[in-house]
Amino acid sequence: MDAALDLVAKKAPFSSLSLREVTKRAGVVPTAFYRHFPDMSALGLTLLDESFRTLRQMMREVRQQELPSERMIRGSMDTFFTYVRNNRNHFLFVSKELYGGSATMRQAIRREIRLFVSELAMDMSRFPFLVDVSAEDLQMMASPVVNGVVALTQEMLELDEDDETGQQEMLLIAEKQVRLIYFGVALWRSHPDTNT
Amino acid sequence: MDAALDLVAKKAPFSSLSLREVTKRAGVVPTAFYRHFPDMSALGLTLLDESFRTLRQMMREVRQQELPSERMIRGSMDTFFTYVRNNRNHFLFVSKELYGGSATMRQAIRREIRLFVSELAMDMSRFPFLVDVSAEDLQMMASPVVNGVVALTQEMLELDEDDETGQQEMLLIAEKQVRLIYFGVALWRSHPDTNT
DNA sequence: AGTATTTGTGAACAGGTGTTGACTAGCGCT
DNA sequence: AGCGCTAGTCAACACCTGTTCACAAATACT
Repeated sequence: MDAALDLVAKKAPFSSLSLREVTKRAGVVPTAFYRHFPDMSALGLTLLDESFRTLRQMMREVRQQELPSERMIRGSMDTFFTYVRNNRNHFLFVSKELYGGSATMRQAIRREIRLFVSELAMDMSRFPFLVDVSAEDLQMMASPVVNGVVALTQEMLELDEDDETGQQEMLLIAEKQVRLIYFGVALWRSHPDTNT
Repeated sequence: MDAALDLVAKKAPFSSLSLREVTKRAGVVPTAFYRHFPDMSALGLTLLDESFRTLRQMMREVRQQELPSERMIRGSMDTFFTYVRNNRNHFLFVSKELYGGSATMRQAIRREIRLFVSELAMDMSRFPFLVDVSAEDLQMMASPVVNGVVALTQEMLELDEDDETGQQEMLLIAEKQVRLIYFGVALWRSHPDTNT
């Protein structure tokens, strides 16, 4: 699995990765592959699972701290991005598979993203000034935030691994953009007549 | 080129496409490929150029109509998405290459996207209530809008080609999200002290 | 210590891959 | 009508691909 991630990180997307390449990188004969996975696509799905499982848990823990509204958003974003940095190769893999992978792979990733949107919407529903917004509208407000995070993640992965200043800049921009959306939400609330 | 687009649309990403596959699909012997392109990556770049060239021109024409502010945004989005629908295969290709392609390919696409952001920012600078916002801040306001459009494009491509209602729904949601951001911009303007 | 299960090895297969070189049909152009 | 160029063909090459099977080492378990 590490061999596959390495190859994806510094070469081609997973789909154009051969079984033999992976086994060679792992220092093992090709046939040994079948002792672990029946298929390359099985390897892919396992890699995907590994990428998200611990992340989901971390995000849940952050959320359970029940911080005041704005701090929570900030905290979630921070833990998310440090997680991405610590698991760079996993997310390089995920990023390339989001649109370039097999159908089942793409579905799986998009399900994961939709999950984030839902959970963010739930968090937002506890904000004092959003208590009586419909679930549908909350979902619609949460998704651009998550969109932004996804886009930012992919742009950060495009950066060099140790370009600290570049990454910091990006985080600042991201924060501003999120705040922009929250401003929009606030105004949306105060002028509900224009939202038809 | 049509053969390559076909294969990308209904099968694997471009990177995992073989020269022989493409020529077979084109009804031609493998060696004939070299009469047109020196390389598979050359094919890719040509495909990319073809995807964006006419689009750029169309967008420029829409913009030159000099419509009142909000109408222009709406008009741009409409022409963009109908263009995407009419060139579905091209954008399936672009979508998969954005993160899954070669380094040069990715750079090229991201340059194209940044161009859209800049032009949108320029348009926004003519809005009456945004005349004295810094160019930097305009850029920062335009990018989430473009982000949203890119994300929406990719989600629409995930839909079935003839799922009219689904696509209409998505456009409605997109419009709401864009309006949300514009609300945010307005409020941003009225509370400049919190934007440090 | 001895068995059973897991993990890795080696050789071999049929088929797909990019690229070469010399050769030919089709076309535009004068 | 005939020259010249473009686009296509054919055969061949060395190599990489996924997958099979029977066999050996290593590890876990009692």
